[in-house]
Amino acid sequence: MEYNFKEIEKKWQAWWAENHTFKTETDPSKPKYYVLDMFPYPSGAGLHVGHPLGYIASDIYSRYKRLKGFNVLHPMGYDAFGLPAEQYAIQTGQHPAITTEQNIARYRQQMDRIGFSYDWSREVRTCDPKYYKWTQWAFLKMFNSWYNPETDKAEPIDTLIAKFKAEGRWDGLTEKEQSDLLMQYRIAYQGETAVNWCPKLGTVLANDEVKDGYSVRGGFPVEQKKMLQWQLRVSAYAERLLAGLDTIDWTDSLKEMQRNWIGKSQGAEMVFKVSNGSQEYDMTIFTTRADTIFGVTFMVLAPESEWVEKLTTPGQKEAVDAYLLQAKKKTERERIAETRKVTGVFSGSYAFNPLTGEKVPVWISEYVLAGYGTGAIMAVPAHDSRDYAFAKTFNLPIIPLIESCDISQESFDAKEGIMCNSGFLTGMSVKEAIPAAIDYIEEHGLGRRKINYRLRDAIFSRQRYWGEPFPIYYNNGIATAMPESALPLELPEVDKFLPTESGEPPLGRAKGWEYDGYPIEKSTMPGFAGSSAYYLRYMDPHNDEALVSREADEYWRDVDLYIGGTEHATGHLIYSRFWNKFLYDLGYVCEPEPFKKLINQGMIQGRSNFVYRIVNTNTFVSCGLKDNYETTEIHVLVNLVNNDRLDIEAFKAWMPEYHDAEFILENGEYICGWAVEKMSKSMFNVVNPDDICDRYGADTLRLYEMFLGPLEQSKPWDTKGIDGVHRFLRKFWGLFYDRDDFRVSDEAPSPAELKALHKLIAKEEFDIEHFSFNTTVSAFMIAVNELSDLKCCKRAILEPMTILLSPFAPHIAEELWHDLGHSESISYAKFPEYVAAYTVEDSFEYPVSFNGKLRFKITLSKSLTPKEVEAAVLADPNTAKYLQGGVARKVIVVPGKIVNVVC
RNA sequence: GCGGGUGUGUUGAAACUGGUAGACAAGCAAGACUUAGGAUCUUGUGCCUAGCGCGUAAGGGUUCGAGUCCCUUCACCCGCACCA
Repeated sequence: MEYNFKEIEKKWQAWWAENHTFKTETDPSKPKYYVLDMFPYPSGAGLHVGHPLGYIASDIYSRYKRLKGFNVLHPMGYDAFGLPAEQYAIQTGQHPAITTEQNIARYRQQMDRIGFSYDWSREVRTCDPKYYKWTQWAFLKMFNSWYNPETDKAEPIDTLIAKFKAEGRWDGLTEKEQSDLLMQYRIAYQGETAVNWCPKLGTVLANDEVKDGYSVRGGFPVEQKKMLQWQLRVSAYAERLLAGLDTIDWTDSLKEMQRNWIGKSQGAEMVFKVSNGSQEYDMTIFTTRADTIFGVTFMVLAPESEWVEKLTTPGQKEAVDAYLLQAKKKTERERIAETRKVTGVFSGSYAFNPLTGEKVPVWISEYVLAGYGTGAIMAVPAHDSRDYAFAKTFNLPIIPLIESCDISQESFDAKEGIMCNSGFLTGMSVKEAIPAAIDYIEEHGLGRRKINYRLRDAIFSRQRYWGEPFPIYYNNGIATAMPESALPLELPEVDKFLPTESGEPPLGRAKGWEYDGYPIEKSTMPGFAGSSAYYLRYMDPHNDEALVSREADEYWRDVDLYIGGTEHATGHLIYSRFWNKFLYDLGYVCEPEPFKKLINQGMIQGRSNFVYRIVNTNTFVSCGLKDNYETTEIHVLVNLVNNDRLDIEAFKAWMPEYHDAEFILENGEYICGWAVEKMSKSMFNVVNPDDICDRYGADTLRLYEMFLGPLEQSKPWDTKGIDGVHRFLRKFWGLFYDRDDFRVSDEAPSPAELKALHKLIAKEEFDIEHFSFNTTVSAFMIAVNELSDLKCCKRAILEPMTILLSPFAPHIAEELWHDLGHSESISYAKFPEYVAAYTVEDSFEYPVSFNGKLRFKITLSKSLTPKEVEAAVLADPNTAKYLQGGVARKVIVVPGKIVNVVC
């Protein structure tokens, strides 16, 4: 019987579905293991061969853990709200729900062909009202909570009201005043803020949805605009988000990215007296270099700072206004493009150094950001490169504060050296001077220690249709929460998916978009809303009473292994951690961190192929000869090429214009050129997993994607070598079948056969635990080659081999498993029970070297002490040969490793 | 600029806490069986002046012994970027 993968795969996929093989139940008698993939946004293009890489890895690990006796939760769902479906709806009028439904169906079909072991009964879709009820619920909880700095956690807003009452700050306020007051504390709050506004999309975007001044989705220009927006007080969690990183098993680079994003910096706030000639104020600035206070030669304000108005003198008003206007007109993009250009204007006012009393000018410049610190800085040009550039441009004085530093060409930014020109700090090292300066400032009431974070609150409103509606209505302009009983607040129908004529979001078109006669909020929630807590919903997906029941949460707790792309490092992975910590504070979940271990799978790039047409002809020249002609490089559909050799007939049939093409060959073949590029339709390099399944089968696809290289590395898709993997599966099949005869026998295995099996077991367990799936596949190939040479067809060997292979190639394993006489799925096999009692001999090969040169090996018991090993080596007849009559000066024994004899 | 990472044959890549570098594949070459083969099987395949020689981006160090540890330099990739 031949290995007929098509039939086998179809048969078992249907069987798994029918028997609900992968359905998971909460089962406290077994240890749990939760393996999660980042759920996909179902785009119209379908899956290409790169998407399943992480899914295959997580599936292998899930199946492996199941064989090891764990109760594995391995669910899948769809991040189904999003811009592309809405854009498509605007263009075609087709409701995004329909587009999304179709795309999901296609994704599902493609995933099913690969044979994943998802428990589809737990599927979630973020656009399903039964699901987004809980997104809205969490929002209500955030609206009705505040962050208590004393307990360092979120608490119900009632505790804050009680506090205000006790302090006498509540009674007597109007309803509006009370609302405004609470708004400053709520975790989900409404506030005026500068946002990334994308006019083309008609909506605001989060920072991670903008790249280089263009929207990530669509690539439209983005500008800064001040708007009233819903926001989440993520910044309140900055310290805990930072500290939590030390408790989780993520890669260093990813943790570092999050640390940078949170951007903790320790320094001091300092108060400077400022005067515009007629009035004096106290202005607070933030600095990390309090030690450089004696080198302050000017101050700088952000153009958006509220100080600008107060400190602009009548004489400078015209110049300042002109500068502000010009700064405002610039888009974010232009600001970035002009990063190196120094601009600014003098305000007319002066500040007074709190330590020296010296009078320094106050300037306004774009290089100071309104959103960080206090939006105002003290400038120390000698020791800050930005201040230095500014001082040089506007001819401001530069005072060096560190002995013998050279500041003629550039500033000296390093925090090292001995202070000079610095009053009481002179003579100290910089490291001593920083705390000393802050201590002095605190003692004299000039300022205080302060920690600043770069992390900003998350903007939570989007002016578009295809997202979760806010369960908020406006009672005389006061934002009011709906009761939980009103959830889910379902997305209403609209006639068009565009903003209204008056510039309102699309929900402004919905008829009767009211609650109790009051208008409902018209913006919707952003993409990350639905993806922030989906891992919790999988634990208990059909619960109408709670996001997740206490029982389910206490059993499944957190995600043990999370696999997904690195592109979510500062978006989803921060928001999700924040969301989880918030629910943790209120007691709805029992783990402070949602994702214990995280692996970023690499991207699979496309490998494009080219043909070379000689200009003005229809003749194509093979790659190796192309330099002899003037040619045009043309992308060719990769399916027409095998190992860079063009299938000429298929190429001619591909497009009418190539019908009569002629070819200049080398060695009788047409060799194509190639390049690694992003996988995309326009480059004809998209490889569809369905095609691979047709040609080689899902098991080969799975094995090959793993064999391609380390999981975390990006690599181009290249079908070179897929035959080798396919051959391996056929060889494995051949151990069971000789032509049509199933030849597996119950004969006792030989030591050589057992050794081959157990070598594989040892390697496999170690490698899978380290996610080194490429070497695991290699180990399999070695074992099968060895058993093939031994002509082994014994049950005691092949049965455990089949179980071991099942995570990687589940279809063929299932088929052979049933051929071996089992009626249950191989997924229910308990691997340890099938491992024969075979212990690797308790001996070890010690390599023996002389003066570091390896000479021979000696086999000794592992349990010997170093002294005994030494004696055995010296007594060995080989030793005499290398000592050449001399004496060993020293014998170094590294237990379990090597013996080195120094002569 | 700052932070993280990588550098090994013709190619994808192995090498667990330092211990015979290049496993396993791909490619290439030769051979076998074949009417034929992009099928199957066998063998060979780091480099050269062929020594028991040289080789893991380059140079230096620690060690009996370094792809692995330390320092310097170079190249590439990723992330952040006027964050005071």
